[in-house]
Amino acid sequence: MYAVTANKPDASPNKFEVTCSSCNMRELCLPGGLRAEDLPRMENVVYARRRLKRGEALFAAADEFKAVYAVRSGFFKTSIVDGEGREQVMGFFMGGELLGMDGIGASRYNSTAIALEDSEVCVMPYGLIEEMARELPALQRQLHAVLAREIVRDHGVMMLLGSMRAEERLAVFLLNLSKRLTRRGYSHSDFHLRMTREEIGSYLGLKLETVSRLFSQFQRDALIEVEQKHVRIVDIAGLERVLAARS
Amino acid sequence: MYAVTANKPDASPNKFEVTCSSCNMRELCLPGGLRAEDLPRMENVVYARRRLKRGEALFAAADEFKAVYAVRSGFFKTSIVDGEGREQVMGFFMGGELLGMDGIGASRYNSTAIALEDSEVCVMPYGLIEEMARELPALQRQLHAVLAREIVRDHGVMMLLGSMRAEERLAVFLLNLSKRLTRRGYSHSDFHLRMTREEIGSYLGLKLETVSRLFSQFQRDALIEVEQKHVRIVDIAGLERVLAARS
DNA sequence: CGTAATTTTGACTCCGCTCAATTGGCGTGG
DNA sequence: CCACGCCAATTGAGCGGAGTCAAAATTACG
Repeated sequence: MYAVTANKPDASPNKFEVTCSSCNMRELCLPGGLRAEDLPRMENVVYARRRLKRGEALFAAADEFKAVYAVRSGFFKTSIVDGEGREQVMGFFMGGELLGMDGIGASRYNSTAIALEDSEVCVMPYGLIEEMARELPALQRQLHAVLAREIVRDHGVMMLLGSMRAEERLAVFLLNLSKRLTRRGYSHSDFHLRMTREEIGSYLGLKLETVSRLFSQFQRDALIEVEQKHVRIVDIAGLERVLAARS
Repeated sequence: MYAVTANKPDASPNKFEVTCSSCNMRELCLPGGLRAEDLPRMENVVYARRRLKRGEALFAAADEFKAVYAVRSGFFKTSIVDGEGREQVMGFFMGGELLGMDGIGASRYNSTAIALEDSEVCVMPYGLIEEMARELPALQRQLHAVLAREIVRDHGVMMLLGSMRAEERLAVFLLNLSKRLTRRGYSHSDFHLRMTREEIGSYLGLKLETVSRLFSQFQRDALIEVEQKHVRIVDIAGLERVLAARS
């Protein structure tokens, strides 16, 4: 019955202490918008948690779709590989963000999700979500909102890939990262990149050498300070100006 | 109460003869997968139809989100315009395909939808869809599937924009159009482009001159025949080989 | 501690963009 | 009905931004 591929059986992980009520990611996550008295019912949907080590796959493209995942801690990338073996990174995901929604329509995931550092996710079997969404209109609304937000996010990436130059793409990338980290209580200016230059390049539609050169260029222009994976944004307004400066 | 922008009031259009049961787009549309006995209930959701003339906007970015639309006949593009005034075409839509889903999360549409020929759409107020989805699990499933399919579609575009060369992009575009037209009973090899070279270019992340040159090149290579907006695919396998030929 | 992976930087190339001129279609109005 | 003007499309010439190839430096990791 359980066709397990990249996934470990979902039944085994620690089922204890799974409380959305006490989770500080709650507002960013699927329970966002639920009233306090409905939260316990939501916890029936959050079936379990699962820990992943760096490099491990949460799910892979073509795996049987069973659940959607919420990042509890850590950092992920999702990507798809086309017939010719070329990888395209679709996105990076951090605490409170949802993974695996591209599997909903079909019975299989469309992309592969890989942990870029040791991470933990909440497992939310899709059947349970569906069921609960029929009973809790607020959850239904939030689910639809999350799906639609993913569409809007993708549109932003399409805009970036379709009509921005290399510098603009990297500026958008850094500003977006900064914004998301801020919402999670981290420094808005000082952070550690979890992904390689090649993964950034794939995401932005650039080659890794170009990404590296742009990092150096931004540093020369006193917009950021880079040392390997550590980035410090020195001049946010300057980065925003990179976007405004349509030659 | 009714903040109408690009939309005419939804109450006015012809409310007669709105039957999903007899619509030949049904299988591709939101009612797809519903059992025959549930279809009449679906018709309560399909509130009305609306006709649009070529060039007219079905909705515009930042308009109040009220409804999702299904294309009954005709052809649309959706696009977003960024702060710098640059337009990015997000997609082209034909019979049975759904428009406006990017507004679900927020209270406003994220993109603008414009008819590229005289068209007709079914108006499906989102509130009604939500309500009905709670009662009809099959509709709920289909709605989620449609949303997820949009995400998967966007991922395909991101792949295209992020890691394909110009020829490959146009080949994918033509093959995709051909496939969708075939499903709707049109010729798979002979069709009329509803959009300009500039719109194709925007969608594919290319300049209009590049699109034009590629059309000419494909014609020289005996893959297609082009005459202005009329395209005839001569060698489908050849177009597919354009993708396979990773230099 | 040694090997592999990642990052940086340089030199050169080439694909797609820019600028420009021309042609062709089509709707409008004289 | 034709002339006009406008918009779309084609094509050419030249340029430039990002890719490719290559080598060195630095770091990560078993």
